[in-house]
Amino acid sequence: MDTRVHDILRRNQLSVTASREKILNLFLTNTRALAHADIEHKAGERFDRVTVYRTLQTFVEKGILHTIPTADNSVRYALCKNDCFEGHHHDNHYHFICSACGKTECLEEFVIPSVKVPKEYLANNVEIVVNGVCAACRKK
Amino acid sequence: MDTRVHDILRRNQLSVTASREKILNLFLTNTRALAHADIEHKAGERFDRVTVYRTLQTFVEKGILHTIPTADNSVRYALCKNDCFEGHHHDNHYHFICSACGKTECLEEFVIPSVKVPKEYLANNVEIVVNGVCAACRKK
DNA sequence: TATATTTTGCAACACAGTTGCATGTAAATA
DNA sequence: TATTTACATGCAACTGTGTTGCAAAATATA
Repeated sequence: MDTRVHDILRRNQLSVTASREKILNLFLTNTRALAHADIEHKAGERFDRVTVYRTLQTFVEKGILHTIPTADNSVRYALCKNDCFEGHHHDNHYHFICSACGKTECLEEFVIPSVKVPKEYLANNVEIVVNGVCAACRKK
Repeated sequence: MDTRVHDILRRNQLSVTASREKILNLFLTNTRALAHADIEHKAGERFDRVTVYRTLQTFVEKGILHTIPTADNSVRYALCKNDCFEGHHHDNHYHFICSACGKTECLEEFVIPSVKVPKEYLANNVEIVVNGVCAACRKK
């Protein structure tokens, strides 16, 4: 298995186990975000549901992954490319979901626009999800 | 029951039934968005789960309600104040969720900022959810 | 290698959401 | 208003999702 996977786990004070290595490797070898079901039923592998839930939760807590909220009520996960500290994500980017192929991507090259909130309100975090059609699907 | 409720239902070619009247009335008398559970266990009323699901689904299809995606994976519903045609929502606003009291609001007074997508991509719809603390909770 | 700690996987459970179908209710027609 | 038709409701049953407790297994540490 990739030595990079091992490094990431150790850097986050996590024991290196087969499940964690395999799941983390899925994210390193996929550019698109993955849903829980994608991981559980990944070709060739079969993980226990509970292990997948706990592994994803651990990775989010450690700042290795972040979640992407979607309108259809299915949470997807993606690698944090920035430096996220434990429990304090600050991925400064928004997300794109292709309505044709379902691909979910982090748009890291664009800055989150500033949004206004009512007077006396405090805005901590802005989640933006763009729905549309990706380049590959438009050509079909 | 409010005549306004009756009018909205008739305008959308929906039969006027007790459940629809009561559920729609909840939205007219609440400024905040409601989750499925809020409706099912509403004080004094008790609706069948299936009826609530089907009613909410019908209202969304007719453009009476719209859904608000949230990071915690719980869908909330709010009244569409603009003219939404069937299956084609164009509420031009974003949403605010208070992390202290859970209140969910439509921020209709602000315009959605334009966001960029990669070349060749097509953006159809932009969902923005602002997480923070509302004025009432900040004073506590 | 032996021990302490953590992780895993199973079973069981709680809850969310869906479907089919028989019954009840609202709307349309005469 | 009475009757017919179409639609909405509620129940039962089911699937899927996510959680918890606990014993067994694997990992880290000395």
